Amino acid sequence: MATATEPVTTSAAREAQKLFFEIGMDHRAKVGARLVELSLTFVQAHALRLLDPERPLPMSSLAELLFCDASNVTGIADRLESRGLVERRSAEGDRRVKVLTLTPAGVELRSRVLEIMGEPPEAIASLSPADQRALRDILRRAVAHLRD
Amino acid sequence: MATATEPVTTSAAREAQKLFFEIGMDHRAKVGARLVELSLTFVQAHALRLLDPERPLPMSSLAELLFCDASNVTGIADRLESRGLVERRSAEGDRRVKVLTLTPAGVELRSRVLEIMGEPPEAIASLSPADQRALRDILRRAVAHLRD
DNA sequence: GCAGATACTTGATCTTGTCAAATATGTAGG
DNA sequence: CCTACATATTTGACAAGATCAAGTATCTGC
Repeated sequence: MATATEPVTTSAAREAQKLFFEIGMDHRAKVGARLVELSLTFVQAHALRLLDPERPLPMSSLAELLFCDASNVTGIADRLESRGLVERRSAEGDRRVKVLTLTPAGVELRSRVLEIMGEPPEAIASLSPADQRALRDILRRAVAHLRD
Repeated sequence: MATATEPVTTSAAREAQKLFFEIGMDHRAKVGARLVELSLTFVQAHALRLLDPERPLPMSSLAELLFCDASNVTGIADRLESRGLVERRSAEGDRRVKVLTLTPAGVELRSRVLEIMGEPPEAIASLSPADQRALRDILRRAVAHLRD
């Protein structure tokens, strides 16, 4: 890690983390409730979100993005495929690799998922516009550190 | 909801949400990995966290805090109880109610869970102290709105 | 062409989650 | 007191998500 400043766990960071977690859990529950209407689980919705129609993903890449075992992705893909949302296509050049591609129905449903999951949690939505921008800027910096 | 300003979903809020989600997912995976060392699942750890040794909770209250069905809590409590981390005690005054109480082993393990889950995600930890404080302050306001 | 690596699938097993039905207990009215 | 209804938890059935170990297909390098 080539961070110029050594990360220090301040009490502000710990409190921020606690609040962060609380907002996240609350939001996850609310998102889950709306996803039920699409007959999607949270994981399925997250997978759809990751499957950009422009850039289909090998199953192994999806496993990495989901932080889970490849064998788990088999089941998730099975269920999405059985609903006609994705297709498995053998990658050209390497027939071991199965590339997951959204079907038209998948693209359509994904856009609704993006709508639901992109909606900010109530806690964030109710901040003043200035706070929202400040929050965005801080989080941009936070994520930038992640990708160093 | 007695908010003076009507919540508006600005593009800043949506981008903040996206970053927020990304940090949260990353953190959850990392926390999960550390919890494996304690032989705890994320849900079990979260439940332990909610069980303040000072204020034992009826199972129904825990179900609410976990945003899940009461019957689910039965299983979670079973597994924690079988490891000697919690006890079910009938509430005085209403024998239908079972109050979950941490055992000494539960108290001990809970403190390690608090340590692990209270640790801020790398993304937050690597922010400057000023950003950490600013983030904490904004999130405080966000959560305050939630509880109006 | 063979040995070993890689991508995915399969089968076993566990935890989480939901629902409907059962049990036990509490409360209100008659 | 007894009945009817409400509430807290449990049980059983079942599906999804997760991990692990073993199997199959395909690739790559010697």
